[in-house]
Amino acid sequence: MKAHQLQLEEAAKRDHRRLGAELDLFSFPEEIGSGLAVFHPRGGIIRKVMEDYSRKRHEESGYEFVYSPHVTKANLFETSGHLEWYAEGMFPPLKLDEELDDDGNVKRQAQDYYLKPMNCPFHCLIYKSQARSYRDLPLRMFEFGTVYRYEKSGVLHGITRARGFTQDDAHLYVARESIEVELTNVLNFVLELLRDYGLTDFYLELSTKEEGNPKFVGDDDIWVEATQTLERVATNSGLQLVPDPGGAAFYGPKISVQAKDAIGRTWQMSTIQLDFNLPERFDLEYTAPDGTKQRPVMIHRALFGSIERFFGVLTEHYAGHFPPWLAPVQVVGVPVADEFSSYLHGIASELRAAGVRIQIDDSDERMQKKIRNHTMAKVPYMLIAGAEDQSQGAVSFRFRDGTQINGIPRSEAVARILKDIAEKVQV
RNA sequence: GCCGACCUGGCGCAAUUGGUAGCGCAUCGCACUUGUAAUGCGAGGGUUAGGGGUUCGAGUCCCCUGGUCGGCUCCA
Repeated sequence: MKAHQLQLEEAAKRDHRRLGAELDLFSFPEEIGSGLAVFHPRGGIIRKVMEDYSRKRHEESGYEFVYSPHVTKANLFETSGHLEWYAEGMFPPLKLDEELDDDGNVKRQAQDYYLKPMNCPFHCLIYKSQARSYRDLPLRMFEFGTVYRYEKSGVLHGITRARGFTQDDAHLYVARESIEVELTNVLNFVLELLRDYGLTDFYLELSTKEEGNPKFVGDDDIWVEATQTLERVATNSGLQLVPDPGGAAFYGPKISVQAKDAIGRTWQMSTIQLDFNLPERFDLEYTAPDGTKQRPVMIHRALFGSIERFFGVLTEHYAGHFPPWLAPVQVVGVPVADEFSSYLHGIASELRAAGVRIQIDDSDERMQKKIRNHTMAKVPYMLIAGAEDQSQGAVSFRFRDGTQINGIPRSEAVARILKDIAEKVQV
């Protein structure tokens, strides 16, 4: 009971909505609309670093980058089936190019355009843009795709549940026989990347078909095969596997990665979803070695889910104390008095040249006040310099928890900071 | 979306039974030039989410719209 109370208090302190305002990361201006966020410079830099690193890793892992528009004619979502089973989750259509005659009757029917709630149909069109060979597979398309979903007002929750958000979305088109290899790679990739962002405690959930329910598409044999494959891959990962019978989408089974945060809460992070439906609907095929036309299987996967949501989860996981590589301002230099400012600026330019986000607090506040301000801003390192440090060519560290190390030689200080950032460690 | 609560300067809060908005932080200016969580003084900034109504008079009462929060349901 008391523990529960403490847990709630801790959660409230970490609430990303609160920290988002306190740390000036993002906001939801009423003028824009419910569930639609803007990222401020400090949140923007964190997001950029997150995205940059993700892009780099995707590039290294054989993904190709694609881009698709935010709006499309209804036709595309009719083909994909989204308008049939997902329409209430979509923003209502924009009616374009309607023409009326003099009597006000419709002369030319309006064309409906929708904001996209998903990226997959676009990627399928890219797949279809040319004849595909088995040699093209697996084809891995990645996009930071911004989508819009008309979430019910009561479910909106800061940046973790919004109406506009950006998925780190990838679709892999694979031959049926290479599903296992590809899934293994994807799962490893996902886990590795999540660990880089600081989440380390995972378990997996396997969502499977509900027996006897006719809504599921695809032959039984491919379901059985795919489900067994997913299970094998999941088991081989060595992580705990929790069954979720009946939890599969109608178009395929999935594995989801559940991560525990710093205070033990579980968040569903990445999903790896097999899809037998869209390849069918878009009539996707490739030419096999024997010359026959074959249908690829699609793997949907997002490892952040959405960047915004992941951002929110990390904010709460770290309680706003982002590790140096993600922190908006990584280092603040605080001179004991004005005369030591230029000395710190010298160190700053050295760090800045190495890509470090450092500021020198030259304001005329008192030193204690500066320390207070930057502590509350959760800056990972404060470098303080006064007469003693300057005369020794050194600098003093102050960390977020209040601990300090004085008289660190300048070169050592620089090296330490660069190393921490490069290794993505928390301090 | 449903049920309930709430919405006062950038942020956090005050305003007796309805009587014409205050404080702290932040901001700006001046002075202070300081060894590890808040230097002092001064100034500017709100007509109380938006609209309508009741009233001699509304931040305080009623209605509508928007937004927020909690719960339900759902989800990335």
